[in-house]
Amino acid sequence: MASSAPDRLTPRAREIVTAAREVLESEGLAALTMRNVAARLGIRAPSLYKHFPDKDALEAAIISDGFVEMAEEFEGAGDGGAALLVDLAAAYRAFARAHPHLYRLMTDQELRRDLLVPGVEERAALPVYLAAGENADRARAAWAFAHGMTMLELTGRFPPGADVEAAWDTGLRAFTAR
Amino acid sequence: MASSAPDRLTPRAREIVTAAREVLESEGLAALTMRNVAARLGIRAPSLYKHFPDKDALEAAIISDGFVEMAEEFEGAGDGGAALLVDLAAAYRAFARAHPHLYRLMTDQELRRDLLVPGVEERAALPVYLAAGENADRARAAWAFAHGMTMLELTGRFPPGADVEAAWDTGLRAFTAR
DNA sequence: GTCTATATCAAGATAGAC
DNA sequence: GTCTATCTTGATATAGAC
Repeated sequence: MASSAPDRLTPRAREIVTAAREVLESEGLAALTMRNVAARLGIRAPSLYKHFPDKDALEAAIISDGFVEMAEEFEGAGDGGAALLVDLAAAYRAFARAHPHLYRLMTDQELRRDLLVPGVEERAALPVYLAAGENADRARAAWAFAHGMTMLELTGRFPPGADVEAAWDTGLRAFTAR
Repeated sequence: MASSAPDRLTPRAREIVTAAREVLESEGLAALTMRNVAARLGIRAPSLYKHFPDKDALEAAIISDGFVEMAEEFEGAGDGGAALLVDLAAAYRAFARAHPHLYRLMTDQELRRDLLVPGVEERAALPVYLAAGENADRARAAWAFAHGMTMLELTGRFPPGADVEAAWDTGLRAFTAR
């Protein structure tokens, strides 16, 4: 269930984050500019600075939302009991494919942790740790596999005829064999 | 041994690629601008366009070199016989750590294959395919793991205390267990 | 092979009025 | 909360002279 924590943003700041998210997802990271975000709201770029100190802060708000949404997907995976690594991998891949530009913003660069809503990154990581048998090394290795597959998929690095599903299956079988 | 194929570039173009590579490796991808490359050679940016049609072509020349160097590392790994996946993983990680900005240029974005020197990507991929028992799915899964680990390492995504070595070992063991 | 001059475009951000 | 006007910076690329 959506536990709906109180929003840390003012109503107008929330509208700005929503607009920024729309720009990002529909036009890509390069199009995520203060001008474009403002234009989507029918205002001018300088007005945004009354609500966010700079662009980094706005991006961090998008990323914090992304981690919460990813965590919710993880927490709803393998419904009923504890999620298995295969369930989380499916949820992870689905999230990345549904929001490719958001995924890259969240994972493919240095993370300004000092600007994030506290705890959101950890919340998204916890289900993976648990599914890996509370083995941090195994959780990190599995995460790396999923991240690598996702990025290679998103950037179109596999050859045209490649069976991406089979590569996912092969990797997951390796990580879940005992 | 370095079989030294004939250079496809004119001598001056080769100097430009060398300068560009130096800018990239020492200052990062954002600093890889036509102005900065020219400045390193003591000339002006417009002069570069007599040697390369545009920036994409210059980047592609850097990337082609990178694939050749990566292939050479792979071909020299596990010296003597055929390389094992663990050997290639070590070589892969070493390459990425020695040339982090080059690595990201090569792997972390869409690849302009139409601008590459033909065959260089395939040459770097072949040793991995062979080490994976000529199983393309296994080769791709192992590559994804290595790429994911590398990117998470380069972007500083693992928590401060994380034992990255152990995560590599855990993943490699998963892929090499039978 | 390199130059100057320039076109074109666009980014983040600030000052100060309303 | 938004505006206009502006600053500052910097990118790729072309034209045409030397």
